Amino acid sequence: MQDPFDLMDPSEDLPSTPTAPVRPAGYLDGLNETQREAVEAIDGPVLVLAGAGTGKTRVLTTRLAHILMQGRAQPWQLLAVTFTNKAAREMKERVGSLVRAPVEGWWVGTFHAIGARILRYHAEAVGLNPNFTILDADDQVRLVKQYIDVHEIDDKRFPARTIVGTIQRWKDRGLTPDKVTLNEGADLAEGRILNLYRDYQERLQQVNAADFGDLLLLCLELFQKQPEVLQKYQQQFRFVMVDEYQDTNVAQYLWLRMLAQGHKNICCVGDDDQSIYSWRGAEVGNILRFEEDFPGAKVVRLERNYRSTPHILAAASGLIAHNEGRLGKTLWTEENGGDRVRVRGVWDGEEEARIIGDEIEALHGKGHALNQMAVLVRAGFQMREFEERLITLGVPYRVIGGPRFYERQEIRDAIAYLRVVAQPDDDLAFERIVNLPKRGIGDATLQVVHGLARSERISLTRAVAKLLDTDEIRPAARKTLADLSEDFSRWRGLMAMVPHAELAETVLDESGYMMMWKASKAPEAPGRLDNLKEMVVAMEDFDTLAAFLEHVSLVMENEDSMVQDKVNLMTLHGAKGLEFESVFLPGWEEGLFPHQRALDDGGTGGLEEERRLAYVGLTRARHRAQVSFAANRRIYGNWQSATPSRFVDELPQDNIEMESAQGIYDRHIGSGFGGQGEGGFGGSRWQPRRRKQRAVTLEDTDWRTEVREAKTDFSEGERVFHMKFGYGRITTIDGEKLEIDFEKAGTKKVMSSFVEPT
DNA sequence: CGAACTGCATTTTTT
DNA sequence: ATGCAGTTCG
Repeated sequence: MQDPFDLMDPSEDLPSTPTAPVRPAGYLDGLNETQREAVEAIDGPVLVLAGAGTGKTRVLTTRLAHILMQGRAQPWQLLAVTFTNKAAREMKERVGSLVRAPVEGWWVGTFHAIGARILRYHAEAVGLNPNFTILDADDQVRLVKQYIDVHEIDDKRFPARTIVGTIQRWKDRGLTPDKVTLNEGADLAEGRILNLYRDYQERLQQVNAADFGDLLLLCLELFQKQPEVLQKYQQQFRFVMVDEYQDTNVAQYLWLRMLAQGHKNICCVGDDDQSIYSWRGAEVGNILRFEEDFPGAKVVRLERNYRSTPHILAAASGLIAHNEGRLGKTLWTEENGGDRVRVRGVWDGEEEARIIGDEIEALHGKGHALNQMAVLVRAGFQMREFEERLITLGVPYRVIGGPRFYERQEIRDAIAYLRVVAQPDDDLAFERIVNLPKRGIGDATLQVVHGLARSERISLTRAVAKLLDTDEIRPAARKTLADLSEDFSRWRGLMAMVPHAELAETVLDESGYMMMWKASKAPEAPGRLDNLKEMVVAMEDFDTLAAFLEHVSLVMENEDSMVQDKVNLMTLHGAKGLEFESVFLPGWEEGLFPHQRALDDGGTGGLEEERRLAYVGLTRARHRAQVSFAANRRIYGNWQSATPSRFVDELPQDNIEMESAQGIYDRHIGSGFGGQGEGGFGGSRWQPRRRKQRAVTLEDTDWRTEVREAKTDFSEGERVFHMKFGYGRITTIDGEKLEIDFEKAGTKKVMSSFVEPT
């Protein structure tokens, strides 16, 4: 079977380049037969169906090393994409240790990081400068907000957040504004959302920015516009590898397909049973269709599980078997023994937290590391209960998925300053800091700046520059803006002179931002100052300011300090890819898990995704898994009675050990639910919500923003009207700057775009 | 311009 | 219950 000394199959022995190390292929040792099959299937399309705990990462990294060791490609000819930075980092580390070389500068990274890298080389082709800004969620929302009024969209029905989501979903599907079908576009607020999308894209272009979706979408555009560029990459990337393929969205799929089309050496690793991100645009269809998309694909199933005990594995397998439309895998293990999955029915949430807390304490007392225990909840609000209990018990814990360093307000403010320094056209960053600290730049002033920026289609920074020697802005504000402009010019000059960490210090200091927090007597102020210092220190790890900013936009992550021995508290989604000795799965109740919302708007597909989530949860456990449900739970302040999740019933009886208080669980009575007519929580809060939008009204279907074309060809002596200064006669013309003798206001310098002929 | 008030929603989340 | 966002009042 697996002979560790059968190092190389002669039939697979392909000519190696002279530079290939002559070291025996020790890296293949210890792979099982199927893993090895996956590693050695180098040519042509390959789909590796990797069940939970079957050594997926190992296969991926070994395969990469194998290709290199075989001399089939040089490092820069490999493309390996992941979803998260964490996965990318892990891959780099493991490949690095296999080939004993640093994996620096290789094409190993997240879809977005690699997309950005490609775009920076070819930015001009898609209308951007190479130093374009990458927007984050916050910027997106603020940008959309600016257009909600313009398009007369009811922000009650369509909050900015939702619109950003809609645009994102379109982008996930590879849809630029012109590709959104009329039907779909017109459906949303009479097409106004689609119009907003159009403006949004145009604005991004103007401010030289791209959002996350664009990092892929613009690549697609680039490849279409410039086939020779695509061809270059197709030739360069002789081997393409993809992790978590079940999570790819349409845009990513198209992106991969284009890049791999040349040689078709693409290897996708994934598990359809762990697809839990459809709500974020992931298309399970991509993995289900792989063999059609890439004819002649070799499919390798990794089914031997190295993680969990037989009962846990069987329970998870029995559960997931209730799903239809799976590619199907049968996980097995050579391990023996182990306990059954424990299932506990309790009276209420408090008791549930108590029994789990006690169990954690007991295990800890028996010498089990807290690190190796995890409580996996369906939704964030469930965590509080456990936190409280663990605090009471004095058991240290960590919450995974909390707020991140780079999302803190002060860090984002500081970064906004740096963004404006690095990229003057970055309007979103400019807006964020123009009056922070307070400088007396109020709405009125900004209105004027915005007006000019919009009518001239220029950035705010440029608009400000133009307005400085006019009288459009009242003197006090003008002075302030002039000073600020000057500061930025100076800082930009400094950029080439001093190290960027030092530059950051200077900027934060001279802008008064530091002073603002030093003067603040808010209790959190000192912490914020510390964070700012920490950021400056962190900047030293980067070669350039641009590199730091790229890091901040693309690597928004928590540095998980897994070193300390603490119980892990996280959502089921957050647990994907992790494993623990003991796993606690509370809240298995109808309405909560499966979540009512998922059921309402996902239908059967929604239920199946919830079931996959349950499967993911169970398969995180190595030795112990404990599922629990409560008969009563307080949700948003009201007590609701709950019935056990259908998933509890779906666990094979032979693999579980049920212990439930009297009357809380009775599997064999009727439908198995605790006697209420309706499933789910009793209260109306758990009833399906009406989600469909009200019918469209016809009245203002054709409403469009009126874009007033600024008249540019004024002549001296012409009589004009100005919104603020009234009527006057032009005395001097200097490009767009006019000097006008106003009848009431006297002589003023104004911008031509603020003036209309009479 | 900032503090207090009101209404409202409240799954999951990366990049 | 709770927090957040938008609005209104001093």
